[in-house]
This record gives sequence, structure tokens and C-alpha cells, in this order.
Amino acid sequence: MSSFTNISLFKGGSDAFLQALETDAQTLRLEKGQILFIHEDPAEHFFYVKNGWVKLFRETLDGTQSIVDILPENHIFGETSIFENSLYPYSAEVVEPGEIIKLPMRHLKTEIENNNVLALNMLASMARYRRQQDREIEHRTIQNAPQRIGCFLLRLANQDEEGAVTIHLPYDKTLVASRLGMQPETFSRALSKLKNITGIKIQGATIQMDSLDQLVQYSCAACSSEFPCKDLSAAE
Amino acid sequence: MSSFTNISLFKGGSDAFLQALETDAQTLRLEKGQILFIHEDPAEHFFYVKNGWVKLFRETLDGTQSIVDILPENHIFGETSIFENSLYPYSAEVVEPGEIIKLPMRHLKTEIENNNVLALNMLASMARYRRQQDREIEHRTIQNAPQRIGCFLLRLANQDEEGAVTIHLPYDKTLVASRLGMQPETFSRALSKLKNITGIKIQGATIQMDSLDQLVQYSCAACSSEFPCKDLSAAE
DNA sequence: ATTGGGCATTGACCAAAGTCAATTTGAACG
DNA sequence: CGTTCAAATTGACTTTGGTCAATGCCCAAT
Repeated sequence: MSSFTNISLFKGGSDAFLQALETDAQTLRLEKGQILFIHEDPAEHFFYVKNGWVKLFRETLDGTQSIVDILPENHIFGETSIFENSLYPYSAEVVEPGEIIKLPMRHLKTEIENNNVLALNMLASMARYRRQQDREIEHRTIQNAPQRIGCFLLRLANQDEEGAVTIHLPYDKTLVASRLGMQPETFSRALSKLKNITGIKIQGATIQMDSLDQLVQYSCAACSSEFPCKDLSAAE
Repeated sequence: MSSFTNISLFKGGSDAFLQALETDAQTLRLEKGQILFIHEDPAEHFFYVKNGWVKLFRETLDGTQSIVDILPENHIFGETSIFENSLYPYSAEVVEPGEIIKLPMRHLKTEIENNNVLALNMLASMARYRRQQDREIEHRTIQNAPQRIGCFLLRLANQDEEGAVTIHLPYDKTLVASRLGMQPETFSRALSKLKNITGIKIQGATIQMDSLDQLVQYSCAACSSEFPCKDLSAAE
């Protein structure tokens, strides 16, 4: 049985709450491509990514997808429908295999309504997410394709790193492309453009560079925030 | 003295809290162009738009702006910095003159920490905003310029309206353009394209149509949500 | 080792939106 | 009632990214 006390959102959760979660937690071992729920399903559970990656997305009738987010381990999702309308606002699909823990929403709801500490934790996490989203929109507006890729790579790297850096793309390039709001072909071309401009070395999904400086200089020029971008990668 | 009891966020606020707000509220009568605060100022106040419009934005070193939001009356802003870092994540400028009420953040902070009802209200409002932002990103990704304008007009209209509709743009076209992430020239051209496609009538800032149907059919085709878009325009 | 299939890349072309410059419009003011 | 100035429009052109089709590559299954 896994313990949830290390999830920052649950810091300060009551024993009864943590106990109830332990009891009712379902650990799902999932393959790439598996769907956890779809847009507008009744939101009776929320989820914790123990490992693997999960894509949150919406799609139009003609099948065009818009990526809401792609979550790494130690993130929670599906919890925002706890108020008012209790339908999921997006669909969720596993994109890199891993373990996902499925938890009843009612436990969280009860706890938030009765334990102010949890409510405040959740508020803090929402505020953080909101800043991220604001920045996301900014990036789509003022950065071009190669700059967006550079910025994405910087977020994957340990931002305090000095000297040589190796980055490994955590999921398919096609998916990175749609995460960044561009076509796979555009991603491919933009990445090699970024290579020419900044001198990074690319081999498949592995990217190397002597230092982050070049990337920072190129990508962060079209951003209102200064590097390093604090608060961008904190877990929920 | 204005009463705050009609602000939905404050429903369930303690008497002491509402009283403290009344006491320390400053009503500002502001002209177009006035700046309320700038990005990364310490966030010691939050604000309530009594009337007029306020633009929230970020900008890069070269002056390029990215619009975070443009708020109508009865909305609150600046309140999200209540946790962790207490710096404003954007700048705020009055774009249509009106009255803005300036309120001390510490009252809100105290109340949220002590009154779970307020914390839950704020969570609900954050969740709503989050859905809006998700949709915003979707629109930028899959709608083209004329579709985004159509969608914007639909949000300005009373969505349950039957029959003929008249819409008045609430602020400059240049600003609408940047709100929608496009250049003024693109906006101008895209609007007349929208006119040709849907048969709307345009006269300056006034737009008329026989019904919303045409607009819905054209714009909502490139969206994952069905018209009418509930929850898009609720006040904070 | 061979083959199949999905992911990735590349080329050729197209469409959408951005840029720059020149007018035009219209509301606000004296 | 005319003047002024910012906002809006229009035209010509460029740039960026999207589209479609062909090909290459890598890895897993046999």
C-alpha cells in the first residue's frame, strides 16, 4: 500500500482522510493509449500519477485535439470538478505506461469542506496552475515554434544546472509537438532550426548542449519572465 | 459606501470581514490608461471592478504585450497572489474609465484562513477560471481568426437570446484584437471575412444580426464545447 | 536476420497571419 | 463648424506554419 503523505496537496490532511484514501485507492497499471475518462463523464474519482505520463485533452467533433496538459509522476488530475458541475472538463489518456492511482472524489470533497488546511493547499495549487496557464498563453502568442521548443527543453532541464546538459524527451515527438501547439512536421523543422541557432546536439530523443545559456538567450528573449522560471514545474 | 455582500466570492463572509473591507475600501475613479499595479509589484491589495474595464497583461523587454484577461464590472483581480510568492503575476491597466475598489489583501487572507466557506468560494472561482483558460488555449490552437472573433461576439451576447441581436464592442478594436491574440490589421480583415461568411452587419463598434445561429454554426465548429457555452462568463 | 508498422523527416506547395506603409474615418475639442 | 489625432482600414508584400505525399528510420515481433 502506498502512502499519500508525501503528496504536497495532502500535507495537513486528517488521519481519517488519509486512511480513507488508503482503503479505497485502486492502483492501475496501464499501457500507452489507455483512456482513464472522457470529457463530460461524471467526475467521481480523481487520479494520482505514481509514474508514467498522462495526457489531458479535449477534442472537436472532427477529431482535432487540443492538449490541456501532459502530466508527469507525482501530479494529480481530475480534481477540479469538485465544485458546481461535476463533469470532467477534459479527457485523460496514458501516453507513457505507468501506475495511476484512482481515488474517490467524495473523500477529497469531504476533507476540503471540513479541513481548511486542505482547502488552502488546493487553493495554492490552483493559483500555481493559473500562473502556468497564463504563461502558456503568453508563449503561444509571442514565441515562435523554435523558441517554444527551446523553452520546453529548458523546463525539462534542471534549471540550476551549470555546464553540459543532457535532456531526454519524455514522450513521442509527435506528442511534444501537439503539447506545444504545432504539427509534427513543424516540430521536426523547428527543432533542427533550433539546433542551427543554438548549437544543441540532437540524437533521436536525446538532446545535449554545453550549457543552457544559448537556449536561454534565444527562447527567453520572447517571454515576460526571466530565466530561471521559478514555479513552473512544482508538483500539484 | 458600497456593500460587498453582492459579490459571489464573499457570500458567507463573516461580518467582521465584510466590515473590515467596508472600512478600508478605497474607491478609485480612474481614466483610460491608468495603471493599477505592475508585474511583480508586492501584492498588498486586490481589486474589485465596480464599473469600467481593466486589462491584465504581461510584457517582454521589447514591449510586446500578452493579454492575460480583460475584466468587466463585478470582477475581482489581483487576489491570486495570496499564497506563496506575494507578487502580482501581471500588470493591470484601466482600459475603459470606471470605478475600481481597492481592498487590502490581508483581510481576505485572514478570512480565507479562518472561514472555510470563503476558501471554498475562492476554490470554485479558481476552478471556473481554469476551465476558461483551458478553453482559451484550445481556441488559440484550433480556431482561426474569424472564428475567434465570432466566438468572442457570442460571449458578449446573451447566449439564450432568440431572434435579432445587437452587440456593442465594449472597448477598442485594437484591444479586442490583442485580447484574441492577433494584430489589429488581422482583426479588421478577419471581421469583414466574418461578415461575408455569416451575414452580420457591422457599423463601427456595433454589430447586428438576425440571429446567433450563423455565428454559432461557423465559430463553434472549431471547438470542443457545444453552444451555449455555460460557465464562460460567470463573475468571480 | 528479416520484416512490418509506427514514428520521424523531408520536399513541394499553400494558406493564414504578420509587417510596413499609406489612407481613411470618426469622435472629441476648441 | 472645422481641426486634430488616434483608431481603423486597406493594399502590397513577407514570413510562418500547415498540408499532403513520399521516404527513411528504428524497434519489436517473428
